[in-house]
Amino acid sequence: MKVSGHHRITIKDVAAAAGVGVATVSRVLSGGSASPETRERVLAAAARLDYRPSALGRNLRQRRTGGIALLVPDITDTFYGRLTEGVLSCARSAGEPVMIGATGDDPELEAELIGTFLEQSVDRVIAVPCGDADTWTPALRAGLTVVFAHRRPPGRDDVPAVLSDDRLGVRTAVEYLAGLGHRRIAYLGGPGQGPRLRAFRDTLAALGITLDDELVVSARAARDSAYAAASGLFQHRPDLTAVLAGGNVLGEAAVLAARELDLRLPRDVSIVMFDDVPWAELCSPPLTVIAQPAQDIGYRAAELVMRESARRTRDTVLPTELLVRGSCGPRR
Amino acid sequence: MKVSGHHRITIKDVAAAAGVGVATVSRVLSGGSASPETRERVLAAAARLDYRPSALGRNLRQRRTGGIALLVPDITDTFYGRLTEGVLSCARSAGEPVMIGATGDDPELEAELIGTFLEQSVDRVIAVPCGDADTWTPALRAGLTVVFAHRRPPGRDDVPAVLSDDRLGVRTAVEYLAGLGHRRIAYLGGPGQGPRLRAFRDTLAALGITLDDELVVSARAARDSAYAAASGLFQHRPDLTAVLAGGNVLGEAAVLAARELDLRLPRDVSIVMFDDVPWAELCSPPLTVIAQPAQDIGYRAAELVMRESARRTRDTVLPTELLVRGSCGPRR
DNA sequence: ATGAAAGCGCTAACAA
DNA sequence: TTGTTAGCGCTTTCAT
Repeated sequence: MKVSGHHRITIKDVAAAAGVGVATVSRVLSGGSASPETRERVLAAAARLDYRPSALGRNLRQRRTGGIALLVPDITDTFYGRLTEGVLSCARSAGEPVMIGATGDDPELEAELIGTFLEQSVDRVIAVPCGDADTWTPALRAGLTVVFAHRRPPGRDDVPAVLSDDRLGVRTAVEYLAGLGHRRIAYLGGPGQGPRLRAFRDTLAALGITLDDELVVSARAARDSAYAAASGLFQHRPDLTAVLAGGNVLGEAAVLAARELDLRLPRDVSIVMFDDVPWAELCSPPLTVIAQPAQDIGYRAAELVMRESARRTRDTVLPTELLVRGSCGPRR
Repeated sequence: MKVSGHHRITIKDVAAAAGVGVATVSRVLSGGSASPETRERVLAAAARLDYRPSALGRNLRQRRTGGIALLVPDITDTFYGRLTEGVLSCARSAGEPVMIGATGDDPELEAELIGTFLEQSVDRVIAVPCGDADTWTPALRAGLTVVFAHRRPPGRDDVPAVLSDDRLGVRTAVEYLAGLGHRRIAYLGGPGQGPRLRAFRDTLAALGITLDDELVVSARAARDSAYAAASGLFQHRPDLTAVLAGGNVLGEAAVLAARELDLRLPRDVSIVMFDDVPWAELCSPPLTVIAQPAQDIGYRAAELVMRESARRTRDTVLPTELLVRGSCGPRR
């Protein structure tokens, strides 16, 4: 067999080898109509030459890149790692390549990355968004199919989202804590947690507990910011008896800060954390958590974005589950 | 300003608006020579029309996709999460898009993903490889620039790699353990850890400790496989007094298995884990680890793969560090 | 059922 | 310095 130096095999080569026109090769390879005999010849030639159609040519012709783009705040956070795994596994079964970007929960960076995607003519994106509704206008106007995962910018109801049931998750956790006798319950949140916060307030109200604004703090995405917020909370309000952490990074910070201040779990303070992670069981005491189906969120979002129907779909809300382990106890 | 319906602005539009030829626009936008006056006009027109060059056209013309492809075993593992973050941050500063794939440490899947990349005419890939040397032959023959990260397939010395200093890391850990009086030290490894294993054997030999083959076990990538291996090890050889875990998933499994069998740390068994993760401090006792610069590995690999000189470069070996915390004690 | 030919948006020769 | 032109590899009319 003759192997030429560094010449990429194109559809022309296959056409020549099979003694047909390029159009026929294209048709056969994309399942169009052709006589069985011709099809046979083309397939044989393609196989013999080890032909791989160039996505470049196809994409340019069709004015779109296949594949899907994924935007997450922080790939270092295992929650987003699992979400990403879900997207990848769905994309893989469809043979679609995945482009990834980390926004660091910075709207400007997000906008920039969207720009990169536009430049690449990506036409499908899954995003855990951090910018406001307007950030997404250019992408939408350019005709992108977008699906939000995990959260959505307020006011962008024209884009479908795959979410976990934050409302019920928060409510379950707070009711559990209240059932243990806690009244001064803090919420330690991160960026873009409007819905959870609202659920927190609403649940408190429903239970007849007055909201204490000082017990609601919000950190930026980074680990040190989370630690600072948690530590500040404990020091500023030593009277609190329970905290609900809005994510695994925040939960980790809370445990660390509590330990640093010699607060014992669950004697001095009870902690419930959003997101079940492997180390929650290794912690001592093991952490009580609200499990979220991170991987499923990613998988569903990918399914959705690959369907043509994506543009007009209702949100998908996935259930959460309270896993009671050892980090909560009765009010001291 | 007139905004046309859904027509993508092309270089032609800009050329017309500026009253110049398309080549001139191309030159100006890619920093070629042009009279200041012309340049001005072109830039103005481009800005006014909000022109974004299509990567599709450029890529086809240049027969290559910009951007870099990344292959990791498991994006759910925080080690690879951090490595990925390193790659992303370097790529971001160069404005390069990143394509990602998860191999699950399955050589077949790896080969398939390489195929996808080839189809996309990707020309740079960073990989934590799991296949053998031959898996990479097609990619190399196609002219891809590849850089290995974290490990390399035996026999593929023609591809540069960015590694952590496994040899010294293992040695430091084993010597530390031996210094504590341990003699029956187990190694709990994962896929592709040949060099670490060799270092383990060599260090034992240097210390005059006879290697006990039963104390060297190897798990597949998945968490349950790691747990099974760890649990089996403890049950099969209750006489072991220390274990070196070859990664955070394996370490987690070891801690879990030990706890399940009522082995106390560090009284009954000492554990050192490769890879420092946030939860290592939350564990009780806090885990003694060998820290690896995961993010740096990713960043360096990205730098390397973007340089033209990548093809002929020596390996980069980054230092590890033994962080002594509380999971190791004197031999019981 | 098949082939010829026209581009998709861009860059790089080559001319002027 | 600038414009004209020829493709990059593919899909898709439009004839045949």
